[in-house]
Amino acid sequence: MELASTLSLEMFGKPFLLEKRIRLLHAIEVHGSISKAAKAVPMSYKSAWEAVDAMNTLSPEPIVHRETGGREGGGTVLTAYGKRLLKHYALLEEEHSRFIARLASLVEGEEGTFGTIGRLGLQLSARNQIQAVVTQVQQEGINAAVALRLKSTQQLLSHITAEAVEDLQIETGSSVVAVCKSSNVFVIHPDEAEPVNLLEGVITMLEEDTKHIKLTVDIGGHDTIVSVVPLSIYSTTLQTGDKVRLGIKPRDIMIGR
Amino acid sequence: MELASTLSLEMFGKPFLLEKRIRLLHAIEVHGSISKAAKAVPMSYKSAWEAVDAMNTLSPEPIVHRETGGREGGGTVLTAYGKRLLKHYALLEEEHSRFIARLASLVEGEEGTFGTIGRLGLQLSARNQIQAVVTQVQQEGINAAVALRLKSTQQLLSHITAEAVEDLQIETGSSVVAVCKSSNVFVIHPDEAEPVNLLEGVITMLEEDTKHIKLTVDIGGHDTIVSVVPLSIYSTTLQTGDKVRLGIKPRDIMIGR
DNA sequence: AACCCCTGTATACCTGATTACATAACGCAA
DNA sequence: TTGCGTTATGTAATCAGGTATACAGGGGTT
Repeated sequence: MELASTLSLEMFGKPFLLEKRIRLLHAIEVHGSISKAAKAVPMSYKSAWEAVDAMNTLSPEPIVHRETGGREGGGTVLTAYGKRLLKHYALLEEEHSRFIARLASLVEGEEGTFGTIGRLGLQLSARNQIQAVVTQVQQEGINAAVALRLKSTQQLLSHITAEAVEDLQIETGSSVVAVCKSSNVFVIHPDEAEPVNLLEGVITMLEEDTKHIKLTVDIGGHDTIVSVVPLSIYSTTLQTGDKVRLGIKPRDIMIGR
Repeated sequence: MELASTLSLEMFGKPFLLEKRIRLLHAIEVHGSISKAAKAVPMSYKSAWEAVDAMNTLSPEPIVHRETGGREGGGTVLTAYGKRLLKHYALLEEEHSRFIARLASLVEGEEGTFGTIGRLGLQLSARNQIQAVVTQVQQEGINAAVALRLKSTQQLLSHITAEAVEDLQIETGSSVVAVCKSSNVFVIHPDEAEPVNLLEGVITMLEEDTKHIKLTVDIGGHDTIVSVVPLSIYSTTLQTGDKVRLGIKPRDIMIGR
């Protein structure tokens, strides 16, 4: 039993971006004309032209620029807006297919009676969700230690249950997301000894209320970490642009994928 | 710009459960005959019959039981298997539409250029994901305190950033999911004073390795919590069936929806 | 001016899906 | 035996989308 799903955008109740139209736009980008693109998809020129026209008129801004006549008889090219639209659709599509794959894993196997659905696909309050690659997995009875490498090449260690490692099929090389609450990220005083998970970065934003201070830290690789720490003698001296060292306990880092 | 998506199950490459067929099955459950159900959907009797027949033969076990002749001319009723199938489909559908709604919130507003997609829809390593209702939200500068009521009517307090409250649109009455790592759930000694978040329950499973002990605790309302604690004088005396008190620090509870 | 290759339209056709309609077969009740 | 309302089945009509085809228009190039 497989699972199928389609994703499409509509504009005013009318279909706007279907999977086939996306293929057509990509073909236009490559071939530079509607007629060649139509052959490549494949579909008839008429329906291709109608699809392009419909998209262009529905869109607030033209998606393609069309020209008639000339040496080559004219042609059709994507506008910058059109290219951007394609890129964004690809992102949506990727998220969607990831979700469908996840959902499908629930129905496979079981005949008619799907395994219990465990609230998959949560949107989390956690501020820190960082892409990482698993470099090592070490099972230690009930728990497991998972070593992660961030885009900035910095290392992180996460302790989760062995059960979770199995559930998420975490293996060396897996692309995962390290998740942790900002209140579990603490600032390490320069004199202090280094704990297990040490991340170095530069403060890009600083917010303060009567009890806490919120740091936004750029740790390289286009990743930022948010840390909320209680006011202290040290933390109040921090300023935007300062270099800081952040610590996170391995048991406070959970893993998502 | 709206977002549309369909969800369908296929059996051997052939469509098996489409949205329309689900509606048909529901109508059959209500009316007790294909012909009446077809009128209710609405669709022609022939296509309804063919759909039912296709589903029945594709399925490993009949979905409906059909009878011809008799006082009332016969009729069609769902089998227990069929009813189960409907229920499971509803679950899948619910997850799917939740996801689509979330995805849609990203494209709305922005014309063509969707906001950055922040890895929505994570599957988490956290063992504890419990349905809850928000009873109170209290903003305190950078942080916010969110009070939750579980299905078992027990209370939980969560501290997250005010930013997260806004992002997830958490308000009194919101249905959310409390998420926490099992290593952040600790067992409270009977003599100890009660901390903020206290949950009472009964141990249903117990697993032990050389360093840790994993408790699965039924806290009522069909919810279970998993706790992994270091071996200690107290924890080693615990047995399946024992009543225990569990504690979770508010800062260790994150919220998802 | 002739040529080329595309865009822009119109029209007829094909095909698959759905519906409408017609007709058995069925089996219990009156 | 007849009547009833349903399942079961076939056939023709209709509809929607896409395809095939044809052709006018455009504007640099030669």
